[in-house]
Amino acid sequence: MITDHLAELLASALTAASADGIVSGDLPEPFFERPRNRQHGDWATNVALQAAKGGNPRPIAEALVERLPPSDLVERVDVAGPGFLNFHLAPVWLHDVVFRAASDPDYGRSDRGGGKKINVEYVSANPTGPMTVVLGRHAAVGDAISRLLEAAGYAVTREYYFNDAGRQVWTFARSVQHHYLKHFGVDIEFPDDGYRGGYVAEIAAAIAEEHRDVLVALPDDERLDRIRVLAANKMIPAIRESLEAFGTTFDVWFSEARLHESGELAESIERLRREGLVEDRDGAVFFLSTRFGDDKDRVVIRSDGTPTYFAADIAYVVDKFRRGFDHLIYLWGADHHGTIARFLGAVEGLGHDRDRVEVRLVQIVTLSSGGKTVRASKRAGLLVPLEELVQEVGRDAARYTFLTRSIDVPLDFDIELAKEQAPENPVYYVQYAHARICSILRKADEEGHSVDAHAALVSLTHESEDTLMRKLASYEEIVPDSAEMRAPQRITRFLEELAADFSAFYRDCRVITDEQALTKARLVLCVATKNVIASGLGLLGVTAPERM
RNA sequence: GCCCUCGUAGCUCAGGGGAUAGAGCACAGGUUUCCUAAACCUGGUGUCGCAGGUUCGAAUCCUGCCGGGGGCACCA
Repeated sequence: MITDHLAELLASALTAASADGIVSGDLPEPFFERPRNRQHGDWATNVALQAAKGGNPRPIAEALVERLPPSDLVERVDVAGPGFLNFHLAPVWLHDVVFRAASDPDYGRSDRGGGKKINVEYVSANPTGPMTVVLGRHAAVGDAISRLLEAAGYAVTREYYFNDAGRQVWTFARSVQHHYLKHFGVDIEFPDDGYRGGYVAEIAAAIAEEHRDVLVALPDDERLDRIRVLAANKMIPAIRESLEAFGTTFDVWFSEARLHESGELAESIERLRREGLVEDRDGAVFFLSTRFGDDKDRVVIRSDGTPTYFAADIAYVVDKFRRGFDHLIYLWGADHHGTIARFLGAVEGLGHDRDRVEVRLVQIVTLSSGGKTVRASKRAGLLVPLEELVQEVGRDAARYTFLTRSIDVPLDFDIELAKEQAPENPVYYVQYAHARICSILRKADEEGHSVDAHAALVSLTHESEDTLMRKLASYEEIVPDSAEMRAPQRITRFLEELAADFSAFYRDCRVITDEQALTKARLVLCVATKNVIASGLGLLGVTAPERM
């Protein structure tokens, strides 16, 4: 990558300047950034400012320029402002980027991650209800982050953890049981904290149809357990199908019940006990999370002998580490933030490096309809199924919208507005640019112009062409940066800028003309832009249509 | 009360130490014998919540305060 080359040149100049006594002490890390202002060159560095340490940075900057080794790629280097070094690169550099973007399907991908194994766990909703719009954000974000990490050279495992053993599932089972028994004229009270959505009765009806009344006569415990399993076995495939329809697939579906049945849960608690990190109190077992900065110690085994969700979390992280991951990413709902301290405490207590466990909170999606805010609650039955949203606004628009904002900020999804604004949505703007390029390429093909990726690009001198080429060049930095920051919204931003730059080019520069060399060069630029748009949209899980 | 998070244009937001802080929407007007008008052009607004601090330099990092949201269970 170009910055590596520039960093080498700069490091050489720094060493020489140090030998000449112009800079002293530790040499600053060579670092480049893209200046906002074009007059400030293609790449700029502030090392002179850093090296000055309170002194005057400009003489240092000038000394560094004098000591820079020559390079074919660097046209000139200016000292500007307080002491920036502004690198103006030779056109060859830009032409090489465009050539690669046009011909290399892996343009933008890198090996920054060095093949490190990362586990990304997201959505992980209880199998107690269908996929909702709220979970759609998790799905879109987790999927995009996974794709970004892959593009940045990590080996990613996407994982879905479903709680088929916890208290919520039993509550769900009791809710289903109510409807099931009612079906056969047995009236029992609906649980206070039960699930009220219409799908609960539907599942009960399906069970009633498949199993008739054979469950009615069973002892209460056995019947409820059977219903729990049957209901979960209906919900999980439904969730999986919704996610697949949304374009999200997982490598691993991990059952919480497995952690109980395999003995891993008991084993993990035992491990903490050997370390002296759990204590029996009032008949319950507490993990001493206060030793790791938590507010209070937390129960892992209740006084009735049942393990908490937290206990399963502990066993689960042990299992993940056992599977050899270098790094674990958890995408949790913001409402789980109170559990992070105890969780990371347990990670540390188990002897793992807590820096290898990264919990990211995804802020809530507030739903509104016609300007009126609706709080979605699974148990209250106020659900907006993801499938409904996809039907209304389209999969691409839904995914894209989820990825326009940082995960740290609540997302207000107005369903009415999303429907109305569908044609105005920026996703269409980006897709349209892609479709338009395809149209140009079709036309060029009809008129007998072949695309030659090796075409000389020296004739691309218009300002709009220059701007577009530079935008394409920045993609190589944007992708790994977005991956490191877990920030897919950087990609959506980039795509909108790229589409805008292409539109300006389209306005100013006619592609298909009588001038052979110019036409050939512009066709290469078109192909490069098309590829990068398709690649960027691909990172978001959004399609790049050839016609619109 | 304690913890986390957010506060940037009328609205929704981007901006992870740099030079003159940006986009979309909304609003007003204009552009089509021309490779897709789902497009383009023109018009303009910011005490970057407030106050300190660190730094050559702060919307960005630190501290405090104010305001919105979330969390503080033997729920998840």
